[in-house]
Amino acid sequence: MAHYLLYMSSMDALSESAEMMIKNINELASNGERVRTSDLSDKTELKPASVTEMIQRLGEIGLVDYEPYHGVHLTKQGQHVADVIEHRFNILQRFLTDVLGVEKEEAAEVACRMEHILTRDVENRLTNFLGATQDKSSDLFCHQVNLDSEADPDFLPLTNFKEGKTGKVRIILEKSELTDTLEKAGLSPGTTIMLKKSNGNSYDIETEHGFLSLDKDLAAKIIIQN
Amino acid sequence: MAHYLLYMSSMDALSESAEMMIKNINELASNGERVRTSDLSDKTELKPASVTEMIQRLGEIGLVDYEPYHGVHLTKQGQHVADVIEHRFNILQRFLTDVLGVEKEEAAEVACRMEHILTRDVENRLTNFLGATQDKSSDLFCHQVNLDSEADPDFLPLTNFKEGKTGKVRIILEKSELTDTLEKAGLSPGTTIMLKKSNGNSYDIETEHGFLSLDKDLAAKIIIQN
DNA sequence: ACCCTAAATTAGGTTAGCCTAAAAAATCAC
DNA sequence: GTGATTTTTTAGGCTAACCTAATTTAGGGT
Repeated sequence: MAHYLLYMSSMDALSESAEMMIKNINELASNGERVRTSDLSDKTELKPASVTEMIQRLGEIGLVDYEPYHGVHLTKQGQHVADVIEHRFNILQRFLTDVLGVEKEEAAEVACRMEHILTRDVENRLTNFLGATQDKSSDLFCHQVNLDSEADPDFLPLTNFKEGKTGKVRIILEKSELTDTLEKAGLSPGTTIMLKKSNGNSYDIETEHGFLSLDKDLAAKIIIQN
Repeated sequence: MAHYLLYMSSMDALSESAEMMIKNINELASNGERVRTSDLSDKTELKPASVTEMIQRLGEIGLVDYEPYHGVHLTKQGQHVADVIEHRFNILQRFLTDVLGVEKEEAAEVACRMEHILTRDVENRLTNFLGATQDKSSDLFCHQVNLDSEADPDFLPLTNFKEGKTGKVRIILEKSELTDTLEKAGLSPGTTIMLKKSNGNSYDIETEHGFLSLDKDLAAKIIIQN
C-alpha cells in the first residue's frame, strides 16, 4: 500500500492534534461537500481561529485542499491518513468493548487517544487477533493492510491444534491453581510449544523445559498461535 | 487505594513528559539514593536544563523532593504515580508480546506511549484478561488495584460454562466458515448469551435473537466472560 | 584554604497548539 | 444592490516543553 507507506515514512509523523483534525474533516465530509471552519470548530471544540490555523498547516503539507473562506476537503493523501486512523480506532474500540468489556463511551475515549500511537505492526496483529469479527465497513482496507502484514496469526485452543505442529502460547484462560501449575511447568504466554500427540482426551506437548501431558479441559484453556 | 485515587482525581492529569520523568526517576533510584540531573539527562535524552525545569515543576506539585544541586527523589505520592505507570507498562508490554506476538522492542516502545493513556478501568480489565500470568514484581500492587476494580472478568470457553449462567461473548477463535455461521446466527463478541443446557457434547444457548445449539468443538472456540 | 573542573541552574529563545479580539469576507434580508 | 449579520481570517498573546549559552555551585586535588 503505497499511500500507507508514504504516510509513515516519507514525512514526519503527524501530531495527535493534526490527526484528529483530519479525522474530523473526514467525518464531516460524508456528503462530499467541502467542510466549513465553523463545523470543525463545533466538532473539535476548538475555537474557529485554531481550526483555521490547523487546516492551513495541513494544507501546506498537502493533506487537505484549503481555500480561504471556502472550507477544506481531504486530498487523496489526507483521505488515506483518515482511513488509517478510522481503522485503528475501530479495532481498538472493538478490542476494548468486545474483548475487555469496557463501556462503549470509555472505550471510544481511550481508543481515540490510542489510535495515534498504534504502529502498523500492532494494528495488523490486533486486526488478526480480532479475527473473523472484522469491521465490515472497512473490509477492503483491512484486506489491503493485511497483504503486507508482518503478522499472520491464527489463534486457536490447544484442543484444536494439529499433532506435530509448533506454536506459541498466547492466552491462558481462567486464573486458578491449574494455571499456577502450568506456570511451574514452564508454560506461560510467549512460550513455544509443540503438540507431540493427542487422542482427544490428553494432549502431550513439548516445551523448552520438557514434556507435559494436559487433560482436555486444561488444553481447552491454552490458546496457541501458529 | 487512596493514593491511586488521589493521582487520578485530586489533581490534573500529568502530561506524558511529566509521567516519563517520574518513571525515569524511579528507575534510577533503585539504590535509594537521590537521582542526579545528569543521570536523568542521559536516560531521558533531554538536556540538563530541561530536566531541571521538569523536576522543579514536579517538586512544586509535590511528586518529588527536589533540592537544588542535590538531585531528587520521589515522594510517597510520586512513588505511587511511578508504580501505576510501571504496572501499566508491564501489562501493556505483556499483552503486546505474549498475546499479539509483537517483538519485544517494538512492544516496549508502543507500551511506553500507551501507558499514559490507559484508564484505571481498562488497566484493571487488561490485568484480569492477562490472568494468572501477572507480573510477579508488582503482585501486591496489582492485588490492591484489583480490590477496587470495576471489573472482575473471568474468561472461559463455553465448554466450561455452567448451565443457567449468563455471560457475554468476548472472543471467537479461528476465523472460518464456522464463525461466519455464528455471526449469521447473531453470535458475535459483545453478545449476551445464556447457556440453557449442555451434555458435554452439545451446548444449547439462548441469545437475544433466539436459540442455538453448538457442538463441542465450536463451543470450545467461544470465549465467554461472566 | 583555594583553585579548577564538572555539574546544575538560570536566562532567554523557539515551536506547536491553543486562546481572544479585531478585521475582513461572505451571505442573507429586503 | 446594499446594509446587517454571520463566518472566517489575521494579529497578537500565552503555556508547555524543548533548546543553547551564560552563570552559579559543588567538590576534588594540591
